[in-house]
Amino acid sequence: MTEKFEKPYNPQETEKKIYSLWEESGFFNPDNLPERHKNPFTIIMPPPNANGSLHAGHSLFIALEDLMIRFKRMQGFKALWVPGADHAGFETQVVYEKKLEKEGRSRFKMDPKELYDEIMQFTLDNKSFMEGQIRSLGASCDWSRERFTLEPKIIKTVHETFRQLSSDGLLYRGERLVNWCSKHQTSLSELETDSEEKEDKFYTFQYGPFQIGTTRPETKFGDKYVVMHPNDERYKEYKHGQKIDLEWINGPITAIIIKDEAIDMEFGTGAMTITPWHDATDFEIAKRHNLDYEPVIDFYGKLLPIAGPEFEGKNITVAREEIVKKLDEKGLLIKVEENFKHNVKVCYKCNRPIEPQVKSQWFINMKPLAQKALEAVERGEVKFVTERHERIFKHWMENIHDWNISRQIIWGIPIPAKICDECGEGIVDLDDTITKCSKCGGKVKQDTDTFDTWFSSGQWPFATLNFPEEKDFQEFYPTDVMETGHDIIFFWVARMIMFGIYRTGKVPFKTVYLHGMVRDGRGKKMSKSKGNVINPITISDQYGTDALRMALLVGNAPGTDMNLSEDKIRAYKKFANKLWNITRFVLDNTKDLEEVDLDSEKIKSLRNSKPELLNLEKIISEITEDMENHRFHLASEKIYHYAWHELADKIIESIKETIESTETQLMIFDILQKTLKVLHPFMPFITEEIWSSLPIQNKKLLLIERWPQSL
RNA sequence: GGGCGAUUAGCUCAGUUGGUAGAGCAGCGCAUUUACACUGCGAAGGUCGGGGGUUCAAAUCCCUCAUCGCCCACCA
Repeated sequence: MTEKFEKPYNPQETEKKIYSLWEESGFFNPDNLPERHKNPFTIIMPPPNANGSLHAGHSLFIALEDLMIRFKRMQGFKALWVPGADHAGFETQVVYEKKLEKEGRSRFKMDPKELYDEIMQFTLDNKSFMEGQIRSLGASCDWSRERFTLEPKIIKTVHETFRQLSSDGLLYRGERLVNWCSKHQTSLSELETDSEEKEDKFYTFQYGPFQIGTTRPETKFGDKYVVMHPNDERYKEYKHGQKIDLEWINGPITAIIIKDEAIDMEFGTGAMTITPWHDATDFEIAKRHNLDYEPVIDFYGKLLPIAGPEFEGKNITVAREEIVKKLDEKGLLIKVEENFKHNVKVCYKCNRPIEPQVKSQWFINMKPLAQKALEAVERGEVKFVTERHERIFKHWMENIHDWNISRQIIWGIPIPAKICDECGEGIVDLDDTITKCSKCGGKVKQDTDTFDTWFSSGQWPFATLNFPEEKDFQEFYPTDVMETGHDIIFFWVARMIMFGIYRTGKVPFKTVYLHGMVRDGRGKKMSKSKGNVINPITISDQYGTDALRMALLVGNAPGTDMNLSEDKIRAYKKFANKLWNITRFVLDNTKDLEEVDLDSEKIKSLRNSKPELLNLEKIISEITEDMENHRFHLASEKIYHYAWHELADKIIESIKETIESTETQLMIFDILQKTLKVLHPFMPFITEEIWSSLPIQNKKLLLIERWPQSL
């Protein structure tokens, strides 16, 4: 027995060495693979946000994608796994702002360029740190093709898509109601807001002859339209457009009656006043009837001059009670209903209420894009694992809204457009040559906004493969599998399908495999404050990467959240050790064999006669089928069960008597080498390490050995 | 208000096309210095949330109820 087969197995010493061995071999790059690897198999890695270190969710996607890539590589595919890093616009800016806050600084007091450069440095530092972590988890991705979302070539692709959307009439700049976060000082897409059930007071005020209900008295200053349903009998004496003089917060005003079917007659009194600038429903009503609208609250959540000298400049949360008090004193407060439950939109990052604001932004008309994507899915060009997610995807796509892609943050890809000072027109300008407004001839200035980061991520598959000009695109697009978390099915997957088809005419990937969230051993969300975070790097140092990967794979059904406990990881560390000891036994007892020729007639005839080998063949073909059908949670369990409870517990025990015979030795050796091959995509380090010690003729790296598929 | 998922051993979860249930951990008895104590052997433990239906046969398909969870939605 060689010296290195001391017990027990020590992953720390092995893993770094093995990874270098792989990297130096060049086989992560499909162009360097041997002749037999002809047909491409491609996965584009979901680029991790370069704003922190890897968490348990990252280790899951690495385990899954590396599993698929290694399996396909062994099967003889020209396997390409493209790594990358995401600048992660808003996400990273939020992380960096927290850092600034801790240091007593603020982004609003910084020169934009200085801020940008600082975040860039922060991102690049995190990026290289993360690359090391991805390596330590054993990812067999092609580092020579690594991409970053802010590199010039990617930006060029993204800009070109923007231009094309514009010339195809799918892009428009419009004054729309946007989701404004007063803390982060940017607009957000629908997906970037959460809905929270809140209990508030519901006020009823006397508004001329009407009683109107509201939860937001602080928005009522500018309200001069009172709306009711056209069929409401209670108000039939009032005509649409009729003017009424009445007493309001700051004195007498003239209100106008509007009849609109959006009003629910059952709710409250069936009459309400509208604040189009700060409410989506109201905005729709105002647009339908061509009504005036003006802002009441500024971008910082403070009341504007329209509120009158008494209230101007006051924070809305403070002003609310004061306004109610004033209305009460004027005898206009009818009643206050406590504990009124309603849903409030909040910023998904800071949970502060979203203040809708009317703002000029770039919007994409999504319906035509969604239509084509739906058709492609309908035709089966993209398949979802699981089917349930396909339904979820379709439902969202069928009800898609226009997408605001403008963000008022510095950290992102600049929007290549000019905005007219005079008329507000937006003009797409990739080459920075436009100086006059094409509509009114007025002066223009550069749009200072950046793209929603998902606008660029949505183009990732074809952008990373250098669409349209280079050979990678020709060879590897459409890619085979997109593996990512089910939580970003709308944010990312849906947009990739739409943009992929839009730009290239082809779907970006054939299969979408969605994994669930990784929770702690008790099913709780991991969070620093709960102290239940499993750091993959610490874990892999402690138990070995192979153990961590197995713990993430076994029994983890696609699309379902999984619980990861240290106990489970520990169990697979034991398994690694078991495998180690199986090898010790086999090598110790097969010294007669010298260099084994795995293609010899002797072995072939054993494979046709020994029940143990026939049985193994059957199990391998089951596992292969599971692998082909994305049932990794079953495949991993089967090979685990085989190695421990069949090979170790039964076969080895039963041959101890006959181990002197060459035939038995050959058989057990063959079982071991096949088991290692099947285990390799799951537990790459230990299997490669053991493989390096096996006496086999014309041995290659296990990384590129043939998958022992029967048939 | 719509849609979806879950409910299986003490705990956390698997169970591919229906053929009378599995893993990890915990726990019980025994064994053993063994390739492996990061061990082996054995036993125990579940009327697969309740009820109804289809079937020769249901954890698996259908209906219904209950509890929990998630997503989507402009009701002031």
